[in-house]
Formats: sequence, structure tokens, C-alpha cells
Amino acid sequence: MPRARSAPTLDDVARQAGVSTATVSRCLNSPERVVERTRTRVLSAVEELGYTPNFGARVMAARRTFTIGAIIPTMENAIFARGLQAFQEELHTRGYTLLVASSAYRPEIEEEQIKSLVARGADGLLLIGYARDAGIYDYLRQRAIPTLVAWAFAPDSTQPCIGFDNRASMQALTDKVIAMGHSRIAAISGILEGNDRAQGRLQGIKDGLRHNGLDPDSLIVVETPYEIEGGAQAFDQAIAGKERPTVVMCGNDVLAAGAMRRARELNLSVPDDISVTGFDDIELARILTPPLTTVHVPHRKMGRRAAVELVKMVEQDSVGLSEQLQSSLKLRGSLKPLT
Amino acid sequence: MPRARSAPTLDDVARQAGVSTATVSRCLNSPERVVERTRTRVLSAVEELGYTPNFGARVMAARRTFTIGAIIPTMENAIFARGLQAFQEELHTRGYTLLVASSAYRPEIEEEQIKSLVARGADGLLLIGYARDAGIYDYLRQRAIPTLVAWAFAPDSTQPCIGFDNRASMQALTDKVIAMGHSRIAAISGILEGNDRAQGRLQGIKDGLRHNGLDPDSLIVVETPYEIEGGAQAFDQAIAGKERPTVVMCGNDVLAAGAMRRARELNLSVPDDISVTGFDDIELARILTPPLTTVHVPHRKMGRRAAVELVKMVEQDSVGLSEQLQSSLKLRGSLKPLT
DNA sequence: ACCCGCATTGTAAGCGCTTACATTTGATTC
DNA sequence: GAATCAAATGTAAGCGCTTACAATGCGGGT
Repeated sequence: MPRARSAPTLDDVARQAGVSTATVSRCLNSPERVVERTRTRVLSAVEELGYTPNFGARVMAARRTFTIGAIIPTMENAIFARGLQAFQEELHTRGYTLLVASSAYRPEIEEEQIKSLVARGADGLLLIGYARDAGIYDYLRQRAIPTLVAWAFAPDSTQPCIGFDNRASMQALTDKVIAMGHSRIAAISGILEGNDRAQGRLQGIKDGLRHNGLDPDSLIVVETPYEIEGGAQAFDQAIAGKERPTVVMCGNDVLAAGAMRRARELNLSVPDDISVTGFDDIELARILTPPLTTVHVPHRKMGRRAAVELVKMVEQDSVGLSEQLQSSLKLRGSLKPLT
Repeated sequence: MPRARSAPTLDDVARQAGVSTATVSRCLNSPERVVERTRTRVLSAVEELGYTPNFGARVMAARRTFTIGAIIPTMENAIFARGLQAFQEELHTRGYTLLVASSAYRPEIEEEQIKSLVARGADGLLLIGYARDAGIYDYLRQRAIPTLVAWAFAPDSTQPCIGFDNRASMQALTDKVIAMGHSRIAAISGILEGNDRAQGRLQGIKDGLRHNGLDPDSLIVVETPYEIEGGAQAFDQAIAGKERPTVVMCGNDVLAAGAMRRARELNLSVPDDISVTGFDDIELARILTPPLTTVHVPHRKMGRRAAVELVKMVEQDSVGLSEQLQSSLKLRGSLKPLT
């Protein structure tokens, strides 16, 4: 059993194989440039010593990391899981590694994480939503770090982005809800500050009301963190008024799950006593009872496209193309026409 | 607006502040060693240039990264989210950064990820479960990388580990199930190969049967990946026999959620027609209808303790103490006594 | 036999930082 | 005011790798 020693270096391998460090390096990075006989000798030395290249040193010398960084608001629930999974799979096939950090929806932590990923040499960055301090974009531009925004689409954004229209999607759902006869509507929104997706979704509900001749100011709005418990507590407030709303539209599926749990605890039947809707169509939506009416977002597709585009930006030093994806309505049992 | 330039270096800062690079470095790493006047001058130069230290270079020179790596089997569901969150919070307060990778439950990918994290200079590693190739442990030992195993506890393990007894926990649940009058039991297990937690849990059910005078071989076992869809499909098989089991015990809450969804699709009432149990007690358990009977695991506590212990191993070069945590039963509506 | 040119390998200069050690500064003491 | 010494700062040697450039070896044309 080998004793604890510090890791073997390129030098060790070179000595063991009786070649120069340059040759070893070439064996590892462009094997076709070294003749078969030498290569096998080097590779067996690598094997024998259990050599793993030192990433830091390699980065310094080569000034490329083949690493992409992504900063997502949270890992606590599955909102980003599926899209990120697809993102990383696509990166992997292209020879890149994904580094993920989470910001807990806090701008200052996000900034810290961005700097940390850049310091680690990320060749490119994926960020969620476009709303953030201009200073950060300057910082990224100054260092020429290709950056792509996902989970949101804004045609007028200066940043390339790939995603869907949160506002329009939510308005489409609202139109449907109203068409079913609902008019007393409550919204449980995620925290709006610094979150363009949450803002867009809430705006979508208001636009839907206006579009259908209802007063947007009549909308009951409760703001709460994107957590099940948040949704549960917000539900209490949402139904607290004298006339109970007939439908609670939630900013995402997680909030909706919390709201539905609370409804059950209060012995309110969904959808007989009150309807509930979500947003995202994560797996959760289908296991709720009743299944949740929600907005389906093509997460996997978004992740894949983002990877393709970001790699292109990195490798071709291009500016990045925005792309809008289409969401769709998933009508399920949690939403019922008002009789 | 600054044009794209390559990032400023320590040298640039030193020149701008009119000091040596050593002084700048000290300002950043041990500010008390440099006099106030110089320090402010240096820091404003840092500010002005938007300097961020190059992590790779720093690692190479200092041979420490203050980075801890963790490799978890999946990020797709919330099984590890809560524990990992606590782990990272605790690390953060101690000045460490967490790097997470996922292995998709595949040993060869896990190995690759381990090497990648080591190459990136991780000061320590957190792994899930102890069952893996001995060669990996050798590799880690040779490089003297402190490694802690979590989510499992085995007193005889050579690796320090912190977790709970998967087998005993599941047996406790099984005892309870049998005490409620159930004897036709089906198990929906995660993939057993290479997964000591899944093996332990299944063994716990068998031991429970034996312990109560039932034949362990009568247990219906369906093996499937830890996914909702897996649970749903496995449910079909679990109830396919001529005599339907009265209870389906699932390897975790995610499988249970899938099973319950499928039961509803088949118009089987849980728990009137069939009972279901889970394992983990993630948030999911409480939002299911009916709420899920499961084994509660102190995930946050486990994450925190793991962080504390691993940092201790790194900083004091100690061997690491194992710790066993207690799980507990959460009896909820999905399990009903047989009348 | 000689020279040319290509394929293969070696040499060595950094990449941006930390830190041991050397030097300078300045406060304190007599 | 000179001597002493601790505090502050500077100098420079790497850390482990990649890669431009140099050197070497080899086959083939003359």
C-alpha cells in the first residue's frame, strides 16, 4: 500500500519514461504528434505513477480551462435541475466541464460567485435572468468572458439570452383562467426584487386581467421566497380577505405545491373550493393531487441550446445569438371552470 | 466603457500602487502585516483596476485551495439537496468553497469526477456511501487527500464516515409495518449494484420480515432507478402478482411519489387499497396526498457535522472520526393498519 | 557521399502568484 | 546622536505545466 506522498508531477513521469517534459505534455494533449513507441512508454509511466495533471498549472500555462461556470439562484428545489442537467450533458460531449454555484437569490452572493468562477478561469458563464447590476456586465466585458443569460428572454437585452417570455406565458395562462369564469384571483409570487422572471410572471397576470377587462389592482398579491413552506404560508394570506379568491395563481410549481398542501390542511378541496396553478411543469406538478395546471417550459431544450451557443461564443469569440423558446399550457385537475 | 483586455495581474496592481508584488500579496492574504497607509493605497489600486486574483496561480504558489469537493450521485432530485446545502453553509463560515459534481450513480463517472476534483486541488473530499473500488481509496491515500463518507454509517469501515444506519432504519419501519398487520409486502428498491444505501435498506426490510417470523423470500422486490418515473413503473410490477401486496415499501421518497402517482392513475386508493412508505423525509413527503409515511433522516445535521469533521481532517491532518446519527419514523397517512 | 526537408524530441521561457530571506525604515534606548 | 531591534517592505526562487523555438535524426534525391 503506497504511503502518503505528494502527487507525482510531469517531471516525475518524464524521468520515469526517459523523455523530456515536453514530450509527456504532448502525449497528453496532442498524442498524434508523438510517435507510437514513445507514447506507449510515456503512458505506461503515467499509469504506473498514478499521475493526474495539476489543473491549476495547466490553466496557467495554457490559459484555457475548458470549464464553464453557471450560477443558479438555488439548488434546494428542482426548478433548475433538469435544464442544468441537459446543459451539462451537452457541455460534456463538447469536452467542457461545468462548475455550478448557487446564489440563494442574493445579488451580492451572485457577484461573489461570478468573480470566483472567473478567478477559477471559467471560459464562459451561464447566468439566470438578465436583471443585475451593470457593473457586473462591465466586469465580464472587460475580461472578455462570454456570458449567456438563460431562463428568460428579452429581445431588447444587450446580453445574449436564451429562454422564454415569462410575462407572455403567464398571461396566456391567465387568459385561460379567466375564460374559465374566474375573476377573483390571488397571486403568490416569488420575491420580485432583482428577479426579472418573477416580475415578468406577475406582470403577465396583471396584463391578463387588463386584457380581459378586469381591474389589475383588484389582484391580491402575496410575495414569498420560492419554497414550499413559503407557498404554504402565503396561501393563508392569499385567502384571508372577506371574499375568498376562486383561484390562486402561483409563481412556480414549488409555491403551488405549498399552497395545495396548506389548502388540504385547511380542509379546502382543490379544485372544488379553490383552484391552483403553477409555472415550470417540473415533475412535482404531476405527482400532486390533483395534478397541477401549469405552464410547461422546455427546460432540457433550453439547457442544450444554451450549451451549444455558449461554446460557440467561447470558441469562435462570437457575440452570441439570442433565442426564444415557446412555452405551453398544461391543463390538469387543479384548475376547474367556475360553474 | 472598458474594452476587452486580459485581466490585470498582481504586477499591474503593484506598479499602480508603487509597491512590490509581495506587498500586494500580503495586503490580500494577511493585511495585518502591512501598514495602514500602504494598505489603503494598494486596495484602491485593486479597486481601480478591478483586480481579481488568479486562482490557479494562487493555488500553485500556496499549495492550498480552501476548496472542498463533493461528489453526489444525482442532482436531479432533492435527496441530497438539503444535506449538501447545510454542508456548504458550514464550509462557507469556515472559509471554504464547495465544488459539487454528480456521478449519475455510475462508478466510472464518479472516479473521473474524483480525479478531476483532486486535479483542481480540492483540499478534501466528501463522498456518498462507502462502497467503491479499493483503487480509488488507494489513490486518495497516496495523495493524502482527506476523504469523508456521508449518508451511510458502517462501524467497520476503514473510511471515516458520518451518517445513519440504513439497514436498521428500514428494519424499524418494517417492524412497524408488520405490527400494523401487513404481511404481503412489496419493495421498490433503488438500483442495488454499487449502492450500499440501497442494499442496506432492502436488507432492512428482509431482516424485519425474518425478525417477525415471516419468510424474507416471500418479499416481492422490484429494482429501479431513483426517479419518479422509475417508481411509477415499478409499482405496476410490484402489484402484478395474483395476490396484491397490502403495502409497498419504497427505497426513498422519490420512488414512493412515483408509486403513489401510479396508484392514483390506476384508481387505487392509498392507503385504503394499498399502503405506501418512503425513506428520507424530504419535503416531497409532506405534499403528497396522503402525506407519506417515511424514515426521517437528519440531513441538515449530517451536512453540518460532515463539514466540521472534514475541515478538521484537512487542517489538523487528522484521521477523521466517524459518527452515527439517529433516524426516526414519521408515521403519516400513506400507511394504514390492516383491519 | 552530401544536402535538404520533414518528423520527432528537447530546451527553456514564462503563466501569476506566495513566501523565505534580505534589506530598509524608523522608533526606542542610553 | 549613535546603536539596537522590530516592523515594513523588497527580492527572487519556485509551484507544475505548455509551447515557441532549437536541435536532432532520418530518408531520399542528386
